[in-house]
Amino acid sequence: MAKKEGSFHHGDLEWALLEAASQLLEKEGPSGVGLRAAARLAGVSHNAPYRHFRNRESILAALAARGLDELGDRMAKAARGHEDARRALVAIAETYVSLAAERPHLFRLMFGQEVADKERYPAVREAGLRAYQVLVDTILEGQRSGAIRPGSPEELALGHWAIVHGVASLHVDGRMLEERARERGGAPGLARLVSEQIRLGLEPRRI
Amino acid sequence: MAKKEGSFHHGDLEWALLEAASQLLEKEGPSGVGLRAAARLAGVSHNAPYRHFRNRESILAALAARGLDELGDRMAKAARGHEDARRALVAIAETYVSLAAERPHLFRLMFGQEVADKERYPAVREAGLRAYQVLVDTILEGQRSGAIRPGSPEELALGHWAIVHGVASLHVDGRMLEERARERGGAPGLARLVSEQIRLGLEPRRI
DNA sequence: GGAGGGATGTGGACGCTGTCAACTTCATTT
DNA sequence: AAATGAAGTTGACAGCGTCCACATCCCTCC
Repeated sequence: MAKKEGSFHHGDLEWALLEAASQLLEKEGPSGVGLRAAARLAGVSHNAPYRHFRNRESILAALAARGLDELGDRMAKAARGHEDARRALVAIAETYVSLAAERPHLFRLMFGQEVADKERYPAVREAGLRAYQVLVDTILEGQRSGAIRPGSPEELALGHWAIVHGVASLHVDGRMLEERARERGGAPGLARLVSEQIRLGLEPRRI
Repeated sequence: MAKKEGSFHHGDLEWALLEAASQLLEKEGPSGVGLRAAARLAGVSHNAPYRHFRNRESILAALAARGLDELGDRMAKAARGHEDARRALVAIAETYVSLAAERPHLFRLMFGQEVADKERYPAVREAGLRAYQVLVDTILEGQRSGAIRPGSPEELALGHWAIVHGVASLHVDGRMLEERARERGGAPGLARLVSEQIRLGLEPRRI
């Protein structure tokens, strides 16, 4: 009854293709992810992937969904490690930036426009919502315990995500800035600069 | 003596190719920018571009350099419009985010990894430095007039750029967030959320 | 238990792309 | 006026995504 995922001609070729595509993504970036290349890595003919993915964009979308799934998992795990909701939010942020730093290509794929109209891929959409929900839940719990101010949790979550995503993008795009940023401490240094800047910019006594 | 830029077989084909590539970039994204497609648009044979660009990456780099040039120009113009250095910085930030919002593909090209090792393209490097220098100069002037606190202008500029770039990336990547962010006011709404979040996060009286 | 039938994988083809090499055309220099 | 070298053309090759026709294998249903 339940779809037997393994054991056919190849035995879960879809998984093998995704694994191959993932390798390609890490090694050569999004432009290196191709149906033929993935098929070659998986040891099947150049047309086999079409039984599992409608087209090239579709396999990229699957990779993005996978990435968002992992992001959500990591965020949830990070959040569970802390009782204090605000600390949990910080842990979530670290997780987010870490993933972006470790796998910049994947990060770009998840949020970039390599795959246009992601909303049309339910897996991507749902994985994104799931990750987002981790934030909302954490904030809700913080509000319950009084650690986080009242207000629309959705809006608080969006604002929080926005900041975190900004910092993560910053790090991923760092090459252009990094030339100067590197010797100032890399990613943590950048984070320090940003927060410093925010602090200074918001101090009550200006000029 | 001076290189006559126009009038040959075609008359400044390099410019025409860049113009064509620019159109392609806006219309179809980075993956739509091809040497053959650009040649077709410019009305020359498929191999003519190789007299002006070493390879595909090279024309993408030229586009990125062009974009950074325009960014620098716009930033300088925005800065010149304000006497107060801090207002000038705000104007620069608005300019930056505006360009990102108007031409997201170009923005990605400038800072993304579509063209790897941008440092190897002097035009890109120099255009980037020039734009960065606008920031540094504005901050220097602000320090001279006392409007901006003392400290390494380079470091202040980097921190400022970092924040602005984060917000711009956020907007460009908005599709994933926009689903929720759109009805909350789009780009300005996002900016409001971010600044609100920062303000709340930094208020002296927390819990 | 044997015959479909649908899912899965193969092979070939087409037009697109980037890139190389050889050739032609033309402005400038001598 | 001849030579030189840059600018553009033509032809070719491999790789890509995608479509189509065919082969193969497992499951199901009579």
